[in-house]
Amino acid sequence: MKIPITVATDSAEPLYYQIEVQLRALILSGQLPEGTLLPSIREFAQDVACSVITIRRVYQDLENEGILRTKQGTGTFVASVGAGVRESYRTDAVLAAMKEAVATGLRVKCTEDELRGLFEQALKEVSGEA
Amino acid sequence: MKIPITVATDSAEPLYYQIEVQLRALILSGQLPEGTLLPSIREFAQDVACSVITIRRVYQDLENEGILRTKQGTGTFVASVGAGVRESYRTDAVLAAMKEAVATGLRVKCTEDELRGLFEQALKEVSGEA
DNA sequence: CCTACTGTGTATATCTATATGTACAGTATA
DNA sequence: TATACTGTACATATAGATATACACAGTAGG
Repeated sequence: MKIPITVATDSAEPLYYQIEVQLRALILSGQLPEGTLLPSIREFAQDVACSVITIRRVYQDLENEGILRTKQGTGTFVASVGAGVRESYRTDAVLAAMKEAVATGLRVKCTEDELRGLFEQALKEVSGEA
Repeated sequence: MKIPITVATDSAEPLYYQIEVQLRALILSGQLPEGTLLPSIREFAQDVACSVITIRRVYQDLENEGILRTKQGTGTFVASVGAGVRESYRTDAVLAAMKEAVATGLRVKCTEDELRGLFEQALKEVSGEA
């Protein structure tokens, strides 16, 4: 099982964090179905060209979040979470980021309509990149 | 000149960062007009109960951003920037945060309408807090 | 039951961010 | 020009984040 992850070694973002963000997204978007056996930490570490311990940290963090399940000697799997729970996991991060953006706007006295305009602009520009 | 800043010493946010965010917002929203003389670093440090050097860092960071102007022996002032430049300063941070939120959403395969819904929810919840 | 694979725990190196004290230098004005 | 205020430079302490090696422990299958 090869996981499509891309890391930028020159990025300011820490390695473990880049991996977490991408792996989390793969799981929450359903691209890695529940029960999927992930690569062993050693195999994954080979792929990313990093230490085993960095991968271990990723797996452990995501397990603490409840989206992975790990068993010593056997491997690490995508956890089974109810559809409702998964859906809220999926949107929680997005909603939090939205709130942050809105709060930033309110601090500099943006009106609601102004915020809507900025949101639409962001939507257009980010979609365009893809 | 007393600056209305509130810091949470127990917050995970670094002290200098809390001060920067609030001071920047006060300037960009026009609550501190161009030319305003800010408190001396020692006076301000007294207020916040922190080191002079922490305030110095804040002033220096905001000077590098171009919204403060500082002169040794005299003091630190709100810089004069053109209205257009100020307006973009004002919305740049908000737009960047919006893009971040949208990108987070796209990673977990949110549709555009779903993102709009989350934005409106964020707007409602954050406005409600105030 | 042994071998070859899983994950785990401990100890540690390294670097960066945060925050500070103190002595120095420029400026204004009484 | 002396004094009392501005900001500045330098050296440094501390804590936390990031990443690592290596020896240990559980599991499954030939």
